[in-house]
Amino acid sequence: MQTQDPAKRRLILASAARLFAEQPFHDVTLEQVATAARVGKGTLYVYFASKDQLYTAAVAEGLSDLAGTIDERLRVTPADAPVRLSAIVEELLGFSRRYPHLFALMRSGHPIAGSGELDAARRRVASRIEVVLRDGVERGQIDDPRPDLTAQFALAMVRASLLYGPVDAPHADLAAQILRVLLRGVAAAPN
Amino acid sequence: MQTQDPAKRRLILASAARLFAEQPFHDVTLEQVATAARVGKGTLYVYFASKDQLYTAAVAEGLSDLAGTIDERLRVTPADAPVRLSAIVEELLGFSRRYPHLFALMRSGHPIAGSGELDAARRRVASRIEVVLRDGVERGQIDDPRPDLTAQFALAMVRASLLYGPVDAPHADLAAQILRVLLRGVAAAPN
Amino acid sequence: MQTQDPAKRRLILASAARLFAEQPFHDVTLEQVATAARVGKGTLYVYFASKDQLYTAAVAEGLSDLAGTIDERLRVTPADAPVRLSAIVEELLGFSRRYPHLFALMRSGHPIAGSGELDAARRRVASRIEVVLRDGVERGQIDDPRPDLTAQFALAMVRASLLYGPVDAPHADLAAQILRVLLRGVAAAPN
Amino acid sequence: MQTQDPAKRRLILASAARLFAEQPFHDVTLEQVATAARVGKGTLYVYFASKDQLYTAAVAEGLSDLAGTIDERLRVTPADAPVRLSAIVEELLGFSRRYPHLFALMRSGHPIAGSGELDAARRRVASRIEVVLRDGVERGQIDDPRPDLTAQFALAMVRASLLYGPVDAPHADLAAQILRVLLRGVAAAPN
DNA sequence: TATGAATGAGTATTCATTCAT
DNA sequence: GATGAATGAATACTCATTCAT
Repeated sequence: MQTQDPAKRRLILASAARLFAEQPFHDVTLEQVATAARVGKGTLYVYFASKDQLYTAAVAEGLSDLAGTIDERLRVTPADAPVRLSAIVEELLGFSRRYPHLFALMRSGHPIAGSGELDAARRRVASRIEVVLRDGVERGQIDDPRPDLTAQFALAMVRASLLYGPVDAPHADLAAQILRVLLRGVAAAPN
Repeated sequence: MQTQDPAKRRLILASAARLFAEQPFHDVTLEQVATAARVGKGTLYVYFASKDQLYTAAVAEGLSDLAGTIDERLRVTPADAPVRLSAIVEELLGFSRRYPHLFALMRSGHPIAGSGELDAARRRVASRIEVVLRDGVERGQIDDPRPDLTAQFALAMVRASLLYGPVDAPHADLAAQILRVLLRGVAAAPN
Repeated sequence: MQTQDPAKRRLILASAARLFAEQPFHDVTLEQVATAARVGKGTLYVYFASKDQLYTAAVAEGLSDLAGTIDERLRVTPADAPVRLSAIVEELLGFSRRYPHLFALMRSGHPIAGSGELDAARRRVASRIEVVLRDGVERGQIDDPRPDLTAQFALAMVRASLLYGPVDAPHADLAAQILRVLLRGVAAAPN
Repeated sequence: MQTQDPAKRRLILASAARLFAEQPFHDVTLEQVATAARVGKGTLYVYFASKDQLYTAAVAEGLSDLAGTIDERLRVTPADAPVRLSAIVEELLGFSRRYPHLFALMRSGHPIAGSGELDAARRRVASRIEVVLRDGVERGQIDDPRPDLTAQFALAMVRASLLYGPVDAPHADLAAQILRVLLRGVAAAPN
C-alpha cells in the first residue's frame, strides 16, 4: 500500500455522514464510524485529522454534491423562472431522498472550527436559488425585492417540510405546497 | 419538595436556556450552568432530574412562553387573517429579540428522550399560526390547502431570516420580506 | 464534603511518587496511581490538573522534604565542615532509605513544563552542600575553588552509589567511600 | 538478511541515538526516527526487531564506542595512574562533545527489558577506570579501598558536571575540577 | 529489501451523577 | 434544601507493529 485509497475515503465519508445525520455530533463515536465503514479506528486518522475535520468534510462533501446536482439540472432546464424554481425544489427533495440524513445535517448545529467551509458550501447552494430569482426579476416573471432572503426561505421550507411535516407525506405533496407558497409569494403581477 | 424556591428554579432555567442556545448540548456542562445560576452543582438536581430533563424544560418553557405571548397578542388583534399573521410574525421576531437564543435552540438533533415534549411545545406554537390560516380560509381571505405545512414554513422563515439573513438587517426588513412572501403565497384570489 | 482533604492529597502524592520512581513517566498510568491511592481516577483531577502536574508536585514535594530534613540536621550539627558534610551525606542516604524511589526520581529524566520548579527544588538541595563547603573554605578546613561543582558531585556520588553500587552494599559502606573520596578531595593542606 | 546495508543501519542508529537523548523514550516516535534517518517506518523493522531493541542498540553502541576510544587512548598513555585517570576524564568529556547526547542517555529509567545489555555496556566503561585505579594501588600511587565505587563516581562526576554545571563552562574547567577532587580523593599518602 | 497504509490496544481526561456533610 | 468532593464510565486520539505491494 503506497497511496491513500480514494474509495476508502469515500466509504468513510459516507458512513460518517449517515451517522452524523442520525445522531448529534457528540453521540457519534469514532468507534461507530470505523465499524460502519469496516475499517480500523486508526484508519480514520489516516484520512482525516480529527473528528471535527471528518464531520466538516462529510457535510461539505454532501453540500458540494448537492450544488453540482442542481447545476446539472439547471443546465437542461428552460430559462423560465417558475420552471427553474420547481426544478430546484425537486432536486432538493430528491437529494434528501438519496441522502436521507444529509439534509438534517445541513443545520443540526455543531459549530466547528472549519465552520467557514460549511457556511461557504451552504451559501453556494443558496446562491443557485438566488440567481434564478434574479433572472426571473429581469425577465419580468418575478417580483421580489430580496432574493437573498427568499433563497434562504426556500431552503428553510424544504427543511421544515421534511423535519416537521407529516412523516408519511409524499415528496410530491411537499413539493407542491412549497412551490405553491413560494411561487405565488414571488410572482410578478399577472399583467 | 416543600420549600423549593420557584425563583431559583427560574434562574436555573434561564441560565440553562442561554447556555444551551449558545453551544451544542454536549458542550454545555452542568458546572457551567451551576456557575451561571450561582448555585452549587448538586442544587441542579434538586430542581431537575437530569441534564436531559433540564434541557427539555428550558426549551419547552421558552416555547410555552412564546405561545402565551402570541395568544395575548392575538386577543387584542382584529379577526383579519393578514393582520393576524403580521402580528404573529412580529411577535416571533420580537420574541427572538428578547430571547436571542431561543430560535437557535429550535435546531434539531438533540436528546431524543423527551423529544416528544419538545415536539409538542413546537406544535403548540405552530398551531397558533395554523388556526389563523384556517380562519382566513373560512373567511375567504386565505387560499391554502395545507395550512399545517404553511405554519411550519412561517416558523422556518423566521428562523432562517435570523440565522442566515444579513447580520445587521433590521427586524422590520425581515418581517416585511417574510410577510411579503407568506401573505402573497397564501392570499385568496382578489375577487 | 466541603473542602479538599489535605490528607488525601498527601496520600495521592505519596502513591504517585512511589510509582513514578519505580517506572518511567509514561509507564505509570493514572489508573495505577488511583488504585494505589485507593481513590477514583477522577479524584486525581480534583487535586491535580494533569498527570504532568502530579509528577512535578510529587518530585518537588520530595525534594522539598529533603531540603528540610537537611536543614534540621545541620541545625544540630557543629560548625565543622567535614562533620557537616558527613551529616549531609548521611541524610541523603537516609532519605533514600525512607523514600527508596524518590532519589532515582531526582533525575530519571522526564523533561516537563514545570521543569523550572523541579530545577529550583534540586538547586535548593545542592545549595545546602555548597554553603557548607564555602563555610569550610572560610574556616580554612576546605580547599576547593569550585564548591558549586563539588556540590553537584556529592549528589551525583550518592546517586551513583545507590544506582550502580553493589545491590546489597550497606549504606554505611557507601557513605564511607563517598566521604573518603569527597573529604580527601576537598581537604585543605594539613598544615 | 543478505543485502542489509551497514551504512543504513548506522544511519538509523545515529538518528535514534540523537532523538532518544533529546527526549524521553516514550516521546520519541518511530515516525520521527524514520523521518530523521530518511527511511520508511517499515525499514526500521528490517534492521531492529522493536523500539526497545533499537533503543538498547543505540545506547549500547554509544557506550561501546566510548570504551573503544578509552582503550585506544590508554594504549598511548604512560603507566602512571594519575596521568591515565586524567586521560580517561579527558576522553569522557571529549566524547561528550562529539556525541553531545550520550551522557544524557545514561539517565536511568527505561526499558527494563534489555537492561542487562545496557548495564553491561556501562560496566565495561566503568571497568576501564577501575582497572586503572587498581593498577595505581599496586604501584603505590593510589589509596582506595573501593575502586569499583570510585569508578562509578568518576562517571557520575562527569555526567553531573555536564548536566548541572554552568552551561558555558569550558570542558577544561570541568576536567580540572573533576580531577582535582578525584585525584586528591584517591591519592596515596605523599610518602 | 523498502515502504507506508492499516490496525487496535492503551490512556489521559471529561463530566453527569451521587451522597456525606 | 444546598453543596461540592468523589466517582468511573465513556471516548478521542496515539503509535508500535504488521503486511500487502
